[in-house]
Amino acid sequence: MAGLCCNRWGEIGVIVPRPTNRQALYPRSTILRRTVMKAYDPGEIERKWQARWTERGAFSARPDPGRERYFVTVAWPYPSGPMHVGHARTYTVPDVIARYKRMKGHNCLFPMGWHLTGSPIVGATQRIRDRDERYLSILRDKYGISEDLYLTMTEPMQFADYWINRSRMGYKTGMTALGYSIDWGRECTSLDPHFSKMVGWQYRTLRSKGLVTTGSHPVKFCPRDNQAVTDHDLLDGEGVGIMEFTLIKYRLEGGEGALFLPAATLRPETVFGLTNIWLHPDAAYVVIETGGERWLVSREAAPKLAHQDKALTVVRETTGREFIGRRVRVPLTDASVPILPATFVKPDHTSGVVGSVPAHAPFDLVALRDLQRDGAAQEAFGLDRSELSSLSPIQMIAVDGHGAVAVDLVEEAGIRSQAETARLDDATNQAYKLEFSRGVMAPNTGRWSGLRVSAAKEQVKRELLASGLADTMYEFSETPVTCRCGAPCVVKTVTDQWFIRYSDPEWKQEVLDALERIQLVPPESRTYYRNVVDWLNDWPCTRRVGLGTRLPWDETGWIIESLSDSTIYMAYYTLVPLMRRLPAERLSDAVFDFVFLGRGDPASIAAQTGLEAEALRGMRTEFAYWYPQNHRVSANELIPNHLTFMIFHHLALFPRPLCPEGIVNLGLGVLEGRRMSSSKGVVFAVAEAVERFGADVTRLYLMYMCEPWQDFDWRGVQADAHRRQMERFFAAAQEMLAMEATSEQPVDSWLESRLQRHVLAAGQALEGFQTRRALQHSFFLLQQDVRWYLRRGGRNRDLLRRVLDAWVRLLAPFVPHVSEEIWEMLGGKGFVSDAPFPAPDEGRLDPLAEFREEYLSNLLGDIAEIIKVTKIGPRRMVLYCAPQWKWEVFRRAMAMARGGHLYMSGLMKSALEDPAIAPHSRELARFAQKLVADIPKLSEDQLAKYALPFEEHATLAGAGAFLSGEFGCEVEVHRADAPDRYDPQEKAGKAVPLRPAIFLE
RNA sequence: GCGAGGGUAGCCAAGUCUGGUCAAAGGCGUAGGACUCAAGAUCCUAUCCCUAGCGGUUCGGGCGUUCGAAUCGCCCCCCUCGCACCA
Repeated sequence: MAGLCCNRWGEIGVIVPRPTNRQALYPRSTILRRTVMKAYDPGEIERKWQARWTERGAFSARPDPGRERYFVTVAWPYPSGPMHVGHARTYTVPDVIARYKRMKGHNCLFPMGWHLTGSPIVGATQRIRDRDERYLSILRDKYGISEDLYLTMTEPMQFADYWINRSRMGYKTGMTALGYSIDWGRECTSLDPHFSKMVGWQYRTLRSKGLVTTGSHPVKFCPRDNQAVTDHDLLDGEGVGIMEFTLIKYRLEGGEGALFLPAATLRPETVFGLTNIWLHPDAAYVVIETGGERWLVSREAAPKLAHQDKALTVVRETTGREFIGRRVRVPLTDASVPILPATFVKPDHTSGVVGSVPAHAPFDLVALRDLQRDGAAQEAFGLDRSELSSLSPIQMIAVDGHGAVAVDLVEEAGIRSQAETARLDDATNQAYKLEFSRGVMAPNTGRWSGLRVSAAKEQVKRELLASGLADTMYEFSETPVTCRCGAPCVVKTVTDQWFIRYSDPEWKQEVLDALERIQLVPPESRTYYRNVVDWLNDWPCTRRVGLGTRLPWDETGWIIESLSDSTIYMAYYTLVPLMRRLPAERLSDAVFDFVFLGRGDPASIAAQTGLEAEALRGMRTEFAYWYPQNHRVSANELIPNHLTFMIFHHLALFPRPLCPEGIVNLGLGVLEGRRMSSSKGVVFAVAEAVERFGADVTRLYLMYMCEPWQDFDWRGVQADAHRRQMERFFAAAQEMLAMEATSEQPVDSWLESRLQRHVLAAGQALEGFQTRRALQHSFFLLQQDVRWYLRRGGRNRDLLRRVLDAWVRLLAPFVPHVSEEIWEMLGGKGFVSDAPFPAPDEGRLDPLAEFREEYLSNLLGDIAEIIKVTKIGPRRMVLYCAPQWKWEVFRRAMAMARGGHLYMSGLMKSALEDPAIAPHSRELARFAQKLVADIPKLSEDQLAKYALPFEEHATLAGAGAFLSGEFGCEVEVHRADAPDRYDPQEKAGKAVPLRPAIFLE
């Protein structure tokens, strides 16, 4: 249908104005009148409104049973550095939503608190005390803190307070500057004694439900400091993982009673393909006694095992050479295999004993071939040549399209010697991946035959461990791992570690069920959550270092780790105002049982604790009113821990309906293409952003650049551009207010209609947290429509005021300060922050008016195109609208299309029946052909539009003055079949319905 | 490897679920013009190729389904993030 009316606006509905303009948008002569315009001064406006909000307590929230509540919380910040624009994005999202909900009439609570527990703050103060120059230089040079000042911040609380309140780059400073509608009356921290009381209740309750247990756990550990270390404490080896190896115990045949060779492997399922054991002939080994057994391990392995909770004594020292040529028994298969020498064996890695599976491990294959070729070595170690040559790979895993995988890979890579370690490492990786993902256990693996390798691995391991044929050993995934003190770290097994039992199947199931009821933004995150719940294991929830709540029943100094103490703090916000007035030490578990669960009798609890029953009832009321949270706002990266933990804990501690109703998962932030990082100084502080752009522009830009869940990239040029956008808007608003003329125009109903569409779209978008889409309509598209309205000659002062009135209310959640300012100019009552969010009035939708403007816009486009191509500066423009008979054919074709039977023959027949059409039979065929080709391609919406009672000639005639003004030439409108038309180039014949012919001269 | 999310014109990004209104919104950048003594700002226009408004070639790559695909299916390539005791 492109030939009839090429539509340029999609659902969003945008008019793309094309022509060269001869008049300014807001012509000074008619609109501006030298009105005294206020320049946009964000600093002044923002201070003014922030002060007024504070003065009136605009955002403090009290329970009000008469109003529907809305409770939104956001991950509390960890104040150990400046608040940057990445944080600003995180906190602006809930603020926008809170402001929107408030305007929708909700009693809205948006609280804030500070996470002080954990190690970074202690770490930072420690570094200040240690005069760590690298860190001090960041404080001094990046964050502009004087030496005098930072040297006073050696206590965690001083340090935190600085980054919350005192620094101009601090969090509360920044949040205030950005105009967040936070109820500061509920400010709290994770170190408040009252908070600790709640956490104590939380952990005792979890424990009583059997969800907290003790067990052993591997951690990075510095033997010199005798302390567990975090990545923060490391000089080398940041991010290095701890891998769990299975030690398969091979029993030495003959002599020495029972001596086991524990070979470490990540692939216990390959035990069926074992052909021999490797020892390094020249490395030092020791015989140790542990758990009533004797083991042969490398000398380096003994202390490692000792750290991993193995009581052991060294019986004697030896070398690998001593055991070469002897034989061991293989568990599960009971085969007898020889011990052979190999130089690739690393004595400082795991146990220093290696099981050889040449069919599936490239190192083993190559080492075996090396040895088989090496007569001298055979001689030297006194190996039986014929037996050695009889050793060949035993394939016990089948992979489609492969033989023994290691054999294939070594062949492909052309590896010749075990000294080619880089290529062997690579081949090993490939073998592991290939077999793990696609391998199946071969028939020679007994009852594991046919199992996928990924499943068999776990099963074989479990079987070996259960029958005492194997043990476990941990090793770093990479070395070295070095403590700040310079000592090499080890893996230590902590044996009295406390865990939260996230592996509990029933608990998991409850979480999975709850997940289906939670509104997730974006919805795609649901599968991610499901997977996390699936593989989540028991979580070590206690630590020895850092700040935090003491594990309530423990005397040994465990504190609750910081991801585990912050799972239900949203409930704490509801209690703060009342609880803060009570002495913390009186907050017994009975208090929380009553407040959270409604258990017990307030009078008797009051009697036991010495608290007022009224205070207890008050807290219960607050909690019951606000909970559950409507939305939790946090970052994508917290899905694998914090957010999922939160669901687990809510389900375990509270009745099911108190689980969060929705979770919003934010994307991460990038600064000019680089990942933001406070420690590397890749940050743009909120303080600077507000200073340079103002709070509103910062918010506008943050909310417009992408939807909340997408990763965003802060770019200075873009922020600059948004500053100009704000200035333009502020000026435009004043111009709209200063408008003098008041007259009704045909375009009025168009602008009304467009406004309704934007109001509708913006509201829908905000319900789904689509801040970008909402702004697209509330700011940019509406602005475009107002421009078009003025360009079309619209001058209705009352209408423009009404539009502006709705406009600032649409924008108030995003740019609250400037919206208040304009609201005040409009004479609005109270704060715009409390004004109702615009509701769409569908009665004001006017599809015909919209279609008319769309038609004109397209016409403008066509004319502009012709001018561009021909470079004609037109003095005269003649438009010919399609003749009646074509319209009649068009209508018939449309009717047939709606009936689903538009065919050439039918259309021709029908058309020729009409005596008004019949005379044009020659042109008819070609026109009908085009209709038959184009109309079926139209969508429902498009068909509906074309069916509107549109008067083409009247529209064109009415737009004559407009077109004349646009192109600075005289404009004539004719019907294409008017006998007296001016048509020197015979253009009129080209006119078709909705697409007039054009002649320029 | 496992898991999740992506690849759209110079950049950001909408559109993909619900195939046709998509040469593909909007913003930015760039260019031209209007306004101005001038600069900035503002406003208008242009920004894949071609062209009296026609048409042509596009939406990571390939194949396919369909009258019709940025949108559906299959295969492949590439990017980002998470994988645990760390906030």
